[in-house]
Order: sequence, then C-alpha cells, then structure tokens
Amino acid sequence: MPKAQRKAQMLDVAERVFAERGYLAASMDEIAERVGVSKPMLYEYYGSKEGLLIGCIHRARTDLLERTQRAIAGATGAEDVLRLGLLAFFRFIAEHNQSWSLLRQEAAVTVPSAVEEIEGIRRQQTDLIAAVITGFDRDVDAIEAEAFAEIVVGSTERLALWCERRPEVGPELATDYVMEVVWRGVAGRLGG
Amino acid sequence: MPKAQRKAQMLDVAERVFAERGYLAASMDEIAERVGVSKPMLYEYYGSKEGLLIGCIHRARTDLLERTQRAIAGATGAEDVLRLGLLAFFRFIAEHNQSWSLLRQEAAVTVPSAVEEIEGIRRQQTDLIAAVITGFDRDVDAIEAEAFAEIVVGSTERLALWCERRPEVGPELATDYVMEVVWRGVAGRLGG
DNA sequence: CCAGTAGGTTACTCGAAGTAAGTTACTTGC
DNA sequence: GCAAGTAACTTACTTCGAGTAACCTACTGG
Repeated sequence: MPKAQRKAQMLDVAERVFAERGYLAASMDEIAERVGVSKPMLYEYYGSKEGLLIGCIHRARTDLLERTQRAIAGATGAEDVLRLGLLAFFRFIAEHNQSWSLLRQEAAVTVPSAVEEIEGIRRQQTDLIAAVITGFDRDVDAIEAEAFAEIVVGSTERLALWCERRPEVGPELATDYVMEVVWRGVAGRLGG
Repeated sequence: MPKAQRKAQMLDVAERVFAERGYLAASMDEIAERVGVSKPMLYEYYGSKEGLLIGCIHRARTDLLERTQRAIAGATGAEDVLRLGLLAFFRFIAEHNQSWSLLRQEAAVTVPSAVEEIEGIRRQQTDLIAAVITGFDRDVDAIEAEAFAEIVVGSTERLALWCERRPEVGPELATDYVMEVVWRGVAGRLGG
C-alpha cells in the first residue's frame, strides 16, 4: 500500500480508537493491529503516539476551517457571517463526531502539544470572529472585540457539547440560541 | 502524621505536580518523593493515579461551589446574582490557578472519570444559572434556560482562559465583558 | 541479474503504574 | 508493665505499554 494512503488509513483508525477509548487508554498496539500493520510503521509515519494524535487533530482542523470558509463565502453582512459560521460549526460536529470528540475534553487529550494544536483551532475561530466584529463597527476597542470573540467561541463549543445530551436540539436550533443571546449582546453593545 | 493531614498534603503536592507536568507526564514516584513518603501510601489513600486526580478536582469543586454560594448570598436580583457569581468565579481562578489548571484542558486531563468529575462542576454551575434565569422569568422555556446557562458557562470559561494571555484584564473587567454581552442577550430575549 | 529502496516485521528495552509482603511505633486493655 | 492490635509506612517486586534496533522482502530501473 502506498505511503499516503496508509497514513490516511492510520488517521482513520487512530481517530476512532482515540474516540472509543480516550487517548491514554488507547494503545499503539491496538491501533496497529486494527490498521493491519505492525507498530513500528506507526512510528515510522507519525513518530510517536502524540504525533499520531496531532495528525488526527490537524486533519480535523483543516477540514473545519475549509467548511467554515465555504459556508461564510456568500454572506450578506456581519450578522449573516456569524450565523452561517455557527451553523457550519454545529453541522460539522453533528456529522463528524468522531473528530469532534478529539476536540472536546471527553476525548481525554493529554499532551501539551496537542492542547496547543487544539488552541490553534480555537484561535483560528476567534480571529475570524474578531475580524467580523471589527468589520461591523470599526470604532470598537480591539481588546473588547477579542473578548467578544472568545465569548462566542466559548458559548458555541459548550452548546455543542450540550447538544449531545439533547438530541432534539439540532444545528439550526443551536445556532438560533447562540445568535439570540450573543448577537443581541454584541449588536446592543456596539450599536448602542 | 495523621491520615487526614497526610491526605491533604498529598492533594497539595499532586495539584502542583499535575499542573507543572500535566497529568500524563506526572509520575506517582515524583509525587510520592515530593510528599516525602513512599508510593504505596498514595495508593493506600487514593487507590490510583486517577483517584488522586479526582481527589484534586473534587476539592477544587467543593471550594468553588462554596465561594460562589457565599458570593451570591446577598444579591439583590437576578442580574446581581449573575454578576456576583461571575466575579466570584473569575476571582477564584485568579487566586487558585493551581487548581484552575486542573479544570481547563491545558492540565491535560486524561481519564474519562476525571472528565465526568469536571463536567459535574460545570453542571453545578449551569444548574445554578438556569435557576437564576428561570427565576428571572418564569415563562421561559426550560430547555431554552438550559441553553442560556450553557452559553454563560462556555463564555465564562473561555474568557477565563483568555485572561491568562491578557494579564491587564482582571476579574472585574472580565465580568463586565461577559455581562455586557450575555446579560444584554438574555435580558433582551426574555424581557422582549 | 544485481542494486537500491519502499514498505514491512520480530524481538527487544525501559519507564512508570500498581501490588505483595513485610516493618516500625504507638495506643489500649489487662 | 507488657502483650495485642492497629495506624502509618517501606522495600522489592510484577506488568504493561511506549518507543527502538536490527533485520526482511519484493518490486523497479539500469
């Protein structure tokens, strides 16, 4: 099997095993066995257990960014950007809860570098949102825009977790909830 | 040394070591050595590495709940409860960043049961907030109140993390940011 | 048909979680 | 004042899983 294909297959299996067992309890031996390959191959391609985890996270990150950007491409204004972006996020995690469980703490992410990687994903989200807010009102304080962006990301992530306990709340309703609270708050603050 | 005192001392050391190294990299041997005791004592009192972590989290949880309840005891209304509660939280983490790092993902919490324990802390917060919201407006949908509570907790936690990168933003300003966005959003929604 | 290399394996080391079997010293009943 | 019990503690292991060294096999190009 060619290298690229094998690497992708390893990520598929690793993502599933990490999600099933949690990072710590997942063993490289099991991943190797389920890939149908011997352990040193994993080390050949990903260097370490941590490296394999980073690989999984990185792929999820790329995927999420790509989807979000596509979703907000045709937005008609700041509010619309925020709404479409939120919806894209909630849909991403609804469809990909395998990768999503790598991004929330329940996957039991362990290693500092992995946390940095995940923080990078959030940073990419907050940067986007801060830019939207600043675009909406150029007079807003930069640090305040940052704070608002963090609030949006925090709300969203938390609500996504909550949605798992509330299957009746789908991506659309979740988006509505966040928009109702946060947009009203941001717009009220900035507009007034 | 009496058992209770030794147990408390173990939590102190463990909290510090977990925060310094992360859960995975922290070794029971090191914790035992820094306590000035042999490893089986840790196992005698906490059963496992995971049990020791749970002990740390549990103590932080108890402490946080106690402080929050004291803080909101003299509140004059729903908005005041929310504000005082937020302030208590931000102050707690400003003072106790040792325990706080156990509650955020950077401590690299690993084990499913630990995550459950941490989720329990959040649940205790969301329950409190949902009750406040319901108290503010009895006509509000129960599930919507839950969603709002999750939004508040998510915002708050995220903003707390952000504050670490922004030392100039103290507990008071952080509270203002959350209140400005979220309360305006909640009050707007419920009042209108 | 030989050389080089991509893709792979077996069989180890080593570090850290967890444990079995004891030891010391202090209290308590007689 | 001393035997008995027990609370606090230790040494010396086992086990399991991450990571590695060294070796193998088959295909491709000259």
